[in-house]
Amino acid sequence: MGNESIWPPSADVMTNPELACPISPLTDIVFSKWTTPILWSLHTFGRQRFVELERRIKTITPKVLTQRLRQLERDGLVVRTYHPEVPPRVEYEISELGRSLGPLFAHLAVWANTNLDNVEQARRHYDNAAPAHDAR
Amino acid sequence: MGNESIWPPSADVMTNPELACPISPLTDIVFSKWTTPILWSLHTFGRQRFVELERRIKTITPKVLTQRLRQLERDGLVVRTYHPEVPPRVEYEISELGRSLGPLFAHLAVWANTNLDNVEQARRHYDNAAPAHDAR
DNA sequence: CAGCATCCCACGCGATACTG
DNA sequence: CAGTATCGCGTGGGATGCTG
Repeated sequence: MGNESIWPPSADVMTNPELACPISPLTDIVFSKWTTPILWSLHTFGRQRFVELERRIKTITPKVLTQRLRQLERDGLVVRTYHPEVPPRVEYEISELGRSLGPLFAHLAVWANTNLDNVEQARRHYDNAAPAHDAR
Repeated sequence: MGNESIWPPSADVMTNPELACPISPLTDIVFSKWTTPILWSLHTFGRQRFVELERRIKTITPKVLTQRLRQLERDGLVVRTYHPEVPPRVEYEISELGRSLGPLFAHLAVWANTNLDNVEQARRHYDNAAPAHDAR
């Protein structure tokens, strides 16, 4: 099991600002708003039609769903299949690249399940004992 | 060993919409804009002053840096220490909770290093062979 | 059904200037 | 140094209405 020295980062990171924070690009790709529910749904429930995703995610509007699906398709995380029928039918499925996010999502889910409460608690503590940002 | 059935999700997820996508809350907490560079910097280089972070991240403005640091402090991911001196000195360090993101960030960095090229390639392929979204 | 077009609005960010 | 205050704007998202 190789792959050492991703953490902590190498000395290059110390000097080359371009190498700083290798994960920030992921923010726009997989952590834009609505993208994780979409990927999660496709990864969990498999190939789905547009309206299925729309109903599953519930509060999303079709416009935004289309936008995010286009982005995910462009980034190679989702595959769109158009069936020229009447009425038209379009199916979305997660790609191989998208599927490679699986372990990562599992990891994220574990962290969320174990630590989200702590975040909530920290927020409550901060909110009722910090009128200003003074450090007592 | 252990920790099974986070992936794939349980049957509850199928029926209870509230359980859908357990990782989407993380988007606002750790994947807001500028948060990953901040956490990365604090995790990598340890305790730092405000101006150190400002210089390290370079393109961030002090206003936004303050906003994100406040949010991270409120969420319990970062600890702020104020030293009443002249000139004033404030130090930020990652908290225990924030440090628990370490393995996650390493995981994310691995994925980024191995798959970011694929995303770039997919984008190029999409851009010059898809004038409209027809599915030939 | 699966969208696109349009209008509108709020928020987040950037730039600038100013304090304790 | 470590912020705060203010202004302005661009982008993303919501709502609505309309097509093939």
